[in-house]
Amino acid sequence: MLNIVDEKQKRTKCRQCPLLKMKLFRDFSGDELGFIENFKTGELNAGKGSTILVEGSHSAHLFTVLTGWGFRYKLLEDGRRQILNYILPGDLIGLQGSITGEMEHSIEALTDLTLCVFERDRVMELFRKFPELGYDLTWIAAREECILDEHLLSVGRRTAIEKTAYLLSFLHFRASALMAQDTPRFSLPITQQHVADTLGLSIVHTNKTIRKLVDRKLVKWLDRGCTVTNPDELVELAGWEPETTKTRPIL
Amino acid sequence: MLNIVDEKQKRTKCRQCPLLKMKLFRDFSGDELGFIENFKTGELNAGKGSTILVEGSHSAHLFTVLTGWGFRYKLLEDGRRQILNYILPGDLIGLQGSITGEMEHSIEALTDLTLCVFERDRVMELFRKFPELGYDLTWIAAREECILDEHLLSVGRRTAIEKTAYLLSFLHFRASALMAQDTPRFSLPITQQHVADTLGLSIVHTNKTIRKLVDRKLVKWLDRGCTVTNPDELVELAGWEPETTKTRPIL
DNA sequence: CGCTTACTTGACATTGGTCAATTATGGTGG
DNA sequence: CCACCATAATTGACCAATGTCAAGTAAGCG
Repeated sequence: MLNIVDEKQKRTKCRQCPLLKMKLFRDFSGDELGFIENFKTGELNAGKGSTILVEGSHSAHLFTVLTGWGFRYKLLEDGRRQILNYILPGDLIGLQGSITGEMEHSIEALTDLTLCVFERDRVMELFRKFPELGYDLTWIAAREECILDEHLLSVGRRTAIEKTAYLLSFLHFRASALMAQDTPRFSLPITQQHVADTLGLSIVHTNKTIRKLVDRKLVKWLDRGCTVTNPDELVELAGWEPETTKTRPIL
Repeated sequence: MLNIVDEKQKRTKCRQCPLLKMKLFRDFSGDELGFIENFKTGELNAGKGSTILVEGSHSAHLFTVLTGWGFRYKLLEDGRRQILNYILPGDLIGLQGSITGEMEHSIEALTDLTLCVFERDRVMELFRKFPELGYDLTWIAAREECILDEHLLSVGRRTAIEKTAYLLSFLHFRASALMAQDTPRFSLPITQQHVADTLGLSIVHTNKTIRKLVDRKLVKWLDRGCTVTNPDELVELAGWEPETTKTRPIL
């Protein structure tokens, strides 16, 4: 399921990175792009459903998602699973592992995934040569923290219907920020089991809760995926405020 | 309740920082300490129960806790509260606010608190002049992320008794890492309401759950505070693994 | 065509929540 | 020192949200 592309010629050049063309991400100088291009040692293709990183393992790499969706999760010994966050194009993964050197969570592909691969060893070089990029890394980590804070609020204090509304609108807004303006409808590539494991609910109760949202015409659940039809009302129901940042860094 | 000390002479000098004497934190070069000392613009004393930062406000500062305990939390509109994490001596707060510029959570003092104050404006200067300190900031943010991941697992997937065992042992280990070796027993400065709001439980159920832990002689709850008497069994019950890092950065 | 995965649904069980009353305990003003 | 008050902890009775079990349907895939 995992396939590494090492040959320089086959790889996406950072200077032509399709993500950077989007207004969503900040502009980089030529020098910065040159460094990142050199910092990038390869590309990884992971098939849908494959596990990219495993809790407890050591990884010498950092990754940035180029295309596709995935999620981070932790397991308890008896198999109970908690999904921590979702990863979408532009997201950096593996930073947390820098601390203990050991991964504290696993990562799985929700769709086929393309990842840029970076060497962890050279991160310090990045901080030395390009302080702005170092600052970006801190920014990225702090943003992830904010998202986790909001998830914690949902899981801990929102009711089943509120937390479901929160999660679906959260994913909807994350995804739509990456879409062209005119994309009318798109489907979130998750199952109800993912929703359950993100929100700390059972799958049965998740199903019944989603059904209520469908009855209220806020979402549709078709073809093994979810389409959000009324994001604003969903946000309202959740008592949440979507992120408003214009541009963000990326590695 | 809040009181700022600006006069240079009254402040704790970073070179004599009592925290840095502990084996828990990494060594810094003279240059680094000089920079940090200059970066520090003052000290803030906050009385027990006072609110240091408020969700939605803008703060021009970062803080490091010198002495005392506090906690970060978020509120829903109707007052439901979720405690996100606890802050202890050596912890940095306010990094998250760098992103939107607006605080996404509030901070309250659990005990009287002394904080070192830094100017957020000068963070970029830190990254430029001392890349290692910049790296430390990323490290600190990534560590907070790991902790939040574990909290999310607790709140989402552990049972009431497991999550309570997790929280109390978590706080016990965090606190004991800051104590001298010989400190036999110390008390966590929290109420059962804090435990409830951290774990997403009601206060009544929290009380009954803590009572079970007391009956099993794993903790004591006296004088409005909790003493952990059997941390190992608590960790076992939670199905958790305490942090093992030897030294960490600090700002 | 038959298997597997995902989604549904109803009946019932249980964890954890709500309400309400009670008991410490420490602090404050007289 | 004492009466009074507020906060925190405790407990029992009852209730509601959510979990578990079980069975069934629908769609995708080799």
